[in-house]
Amino acid sequence: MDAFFASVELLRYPQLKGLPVVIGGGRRKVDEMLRERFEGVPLSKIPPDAFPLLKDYVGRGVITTATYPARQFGVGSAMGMMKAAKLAPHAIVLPVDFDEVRRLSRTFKSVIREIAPVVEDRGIDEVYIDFTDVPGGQREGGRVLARLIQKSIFEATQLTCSIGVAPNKLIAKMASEFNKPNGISIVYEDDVQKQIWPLPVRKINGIGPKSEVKLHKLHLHTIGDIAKSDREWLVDNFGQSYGAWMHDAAWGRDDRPVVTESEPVSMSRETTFERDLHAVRDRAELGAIFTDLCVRVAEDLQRKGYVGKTIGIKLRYDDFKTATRDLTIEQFTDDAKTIRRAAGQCLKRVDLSRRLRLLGVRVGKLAKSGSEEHLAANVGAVLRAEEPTPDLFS
DNA sequence: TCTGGGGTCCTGATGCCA
DNA sequence: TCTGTGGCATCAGGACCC
Repeated sequence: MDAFFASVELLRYPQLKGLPVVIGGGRRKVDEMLRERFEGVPLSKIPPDAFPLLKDYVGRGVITTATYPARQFGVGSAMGMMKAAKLAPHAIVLPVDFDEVRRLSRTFKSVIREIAPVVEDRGIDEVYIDFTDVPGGQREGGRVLARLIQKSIFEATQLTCSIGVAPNKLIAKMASEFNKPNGISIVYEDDVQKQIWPLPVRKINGIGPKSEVKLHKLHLHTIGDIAKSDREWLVDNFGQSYGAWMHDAAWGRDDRPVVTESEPVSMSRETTFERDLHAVRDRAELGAIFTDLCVRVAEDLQRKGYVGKTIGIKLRYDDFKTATRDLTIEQFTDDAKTIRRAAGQCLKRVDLSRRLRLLGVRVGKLAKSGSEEHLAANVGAVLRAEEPTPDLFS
C-alpha cells in the first residue's frame, strides 16, 4: 500500500502573519475580552494592535495552537494559559471558532475525497489517504498527486496543507512533519534508517510523554536506539503488545489499512469549572451543571441517531486526580432523564468530600437508534416506572 | 502557575459460569 | 462436594491523540 498523510494548517488571519498569536483559552473569556472593544466586528476586520494580549488573560484554559513566532517564546499546544502569559505576555489571544473550524474541516476532507476516495478521518485537521488505486497516483513517487491535493485545498479553503508520502501510515505521518507548513515529503522504504532513525522517540505516533520518560531512563533517545535494541528486552520492559509494536514502529513496519468507515464507541460531555466546587457547599450549582451535561449528551445522541447502554461519570479533583465510574443499564437509551438517573447512581460510588474542578458524563456501548441490536435489547425488557432516586447533587 | 474537551484503545482486577 | 481452570463481561484507570 502507498499512503498519504495530509494535515491542514488551520486558521490563518492574514493581518496577523508574522505576529505571535495563541488560539485557545476559555472561549467565553476570550470572547469577553474581544467584545469589550469589538462588538460584532468579524475577526478578519480587527487591526492587529487592537487584539487582547495574553498578559491580560485571567482564568483557566489551555492553548489550542500557536503561530510560529509565538512558539519562539516556548509556548505551544496544550500549555496552560497562565503559564503561557508568563512566557509570552505580549502575544495576541484569539478565541477558537469551532463552527468555522468544522466547516473548513468538512471542505478539506470532501476536496480530498473527490480526488482520492479512500480516506481515513483522523480528527479535525488530519486524514490518511490510500492512493494505491488512484490513476496517476504513482507519478514522481506521489508528488504530482500531492501537489494537486494541496492546490485544490487552497482553492477551496485558502488553507495550506502538509503532506507525507510513504509505504504506510506510520511513516507517512512522520514524513508530513518534515516540511511544515505547506510541504510535501516523500519517504521510501529504504530511507527509514537515514531519515527516521535519527529522530527523537517522541516522533512516533503512539509514544507519548510517559513512554518517552521511560525510554530515556533506559538510555533510548532516538528511534534508531529503539530499532537497534533487542525485541524481547523491549517486551520485558513495556509488555508484550506495546514492546513489540514499538520495535516494529522503529523499523518502519506498519500494516494497518486505511479505514474509511467507523462507528463511534462513546459520546461524552465534560466541563471544567471556573473555580473548584464542593459537593455539599456548591450543591445547587453542581446539580445544575450535572443535569445540563446529561441533557447535552442526550441531545448529541439524538442528533446523531445513537442510543447507549453504559452510562458513566468523570470527576477531576482539585489535585488533578481523576475518578470514573460507570453503570451498564438494561436498555439502550438517549433520554436525558434516564442518563441523569444512572449517572446519579454512579455518583454515589465516588468520594465527594473533596473539591472538584471538572465533571463529565459519558454514554458508551452505542448502537444505531432503531437498529436490530437496539430493538432486540429494549423490546420485551420489563418497563418499570422507576422513581428517580435522589443523589447528592439533586 | 498549572494543565480543555472530545475521543480511542489497552490493561489489570474481579466476579460469574461452565 | 470440592477444587481448579479458562473464558467472558464488567469496571476502573491510564496512555495517547487531535
